[in-house]
Amino acid sequence: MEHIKPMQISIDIESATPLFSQLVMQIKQAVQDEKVKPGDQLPSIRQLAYDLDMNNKTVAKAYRLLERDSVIVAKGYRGTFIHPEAQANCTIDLNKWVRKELTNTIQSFRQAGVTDSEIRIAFADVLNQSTGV
Amino acid sequence: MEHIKPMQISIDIESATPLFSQLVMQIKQAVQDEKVKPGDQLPSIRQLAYDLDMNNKTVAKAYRLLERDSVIVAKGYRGTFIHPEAQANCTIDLNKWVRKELTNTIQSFRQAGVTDSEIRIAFADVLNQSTGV
DNA sequence: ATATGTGCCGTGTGTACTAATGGTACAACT
DNA sequence: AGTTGTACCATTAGTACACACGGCACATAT
Repeated sequence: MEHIKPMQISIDIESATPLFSQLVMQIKQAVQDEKVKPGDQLPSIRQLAYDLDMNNKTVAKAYRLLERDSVIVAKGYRGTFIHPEAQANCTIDLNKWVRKELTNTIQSFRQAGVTDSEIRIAFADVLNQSTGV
Repeated sequence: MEHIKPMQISIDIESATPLFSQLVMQIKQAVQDEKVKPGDQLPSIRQLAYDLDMNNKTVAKAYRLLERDSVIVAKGYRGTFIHPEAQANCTIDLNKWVRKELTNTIQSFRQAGVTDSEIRIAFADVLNQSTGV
C-alpha cells in the first residue's frame, strides 16, 4: 500500500456548480499550483468518493474529463496518475474555445434573422441526428 | 370587402409537426405551386384562425415567420399580401443553412473530444447570455 | 481475495424549453 | 363601429436534459 497525497479538496454541496465540476477545477488548480506533480498518484475513484462523501460515478465522471484533457492518466488496475504535461494542458480551456465558436456561429444566425427558438431546434436536431462520438 | 382565395389548407391536429409549422410549409408550397401569386391578399390572421379552428397566436406566429422570410408582406390594417419575390424566397431555406453551419461546428467539437453534453451546456449558456434579437 | 478503472442497467429531482391556448389593448385606417 | 397587424400579460401540458445517486459486472493485475 502506497502513500498518496491526501488531496486537499473541499466540496461545497450547496454550491450551484456541479460536484464533478468542482472536482475537476480543484484538481486542475492543484496541478497549476504545483501541489501535485507529474507522476504523482491520485486517490482511487472509490477512495476519493468515500473521502468526499460522494458517489463513485460522480468522481469517475470528473476523472474521465480530466483524462480527456490529458491532465491525468488512468492506468487501469495500477491507478491514476498526473499526466507528464499536466500543467500545460491545464491552461488549455476546451470550454472557452467551444463558447467562442458558438458565440460567432449564433451571432451570424441572429443577424440573418433566425429566431433563437429556431436555432435551438436546429441545434437539437443536428446534435441528435448525426451519431455522436 | 374583397374576395380572397380560400386557401386550401389542411391542418393535421394529430401530426407531430407543430401547427404553425404546417401552416408555414403549406403556404410556401402554395406559392411554389403558383396557386397564389405575388400581390394576392391572404386571409386575415383572425379569419384564418377561425377557418382552421386554431388560435390567433398560432396563425400570427406562422405569418411572422413567413414575413421574415419575405414570402408575405404585412401591411397593417390593409392586410397581408404575397411578397413580389415570394417564389424565389421560398427556395431560400434559412433552416438548411443553419443546420449546415451547426453540423460543421459540432463535428469539430466532437473531434476535439468535447462531449455532446458539454456542447449542449455551452450552447445553452451562449444563447442565453448574449442578448438575443 | 482485493483493488483498479470502466461499462451498462436503472431511479429521482429539478430545470428549461416548445407549443398552444386565452385575454386585453393599441394605432391606423375604411 | 369595425378590421388590420401587433404587442403585452398570462397558463397549461409535454418533452428533454443535467446531475447525482445506486447496483451489478467485467478484465486485469497484485
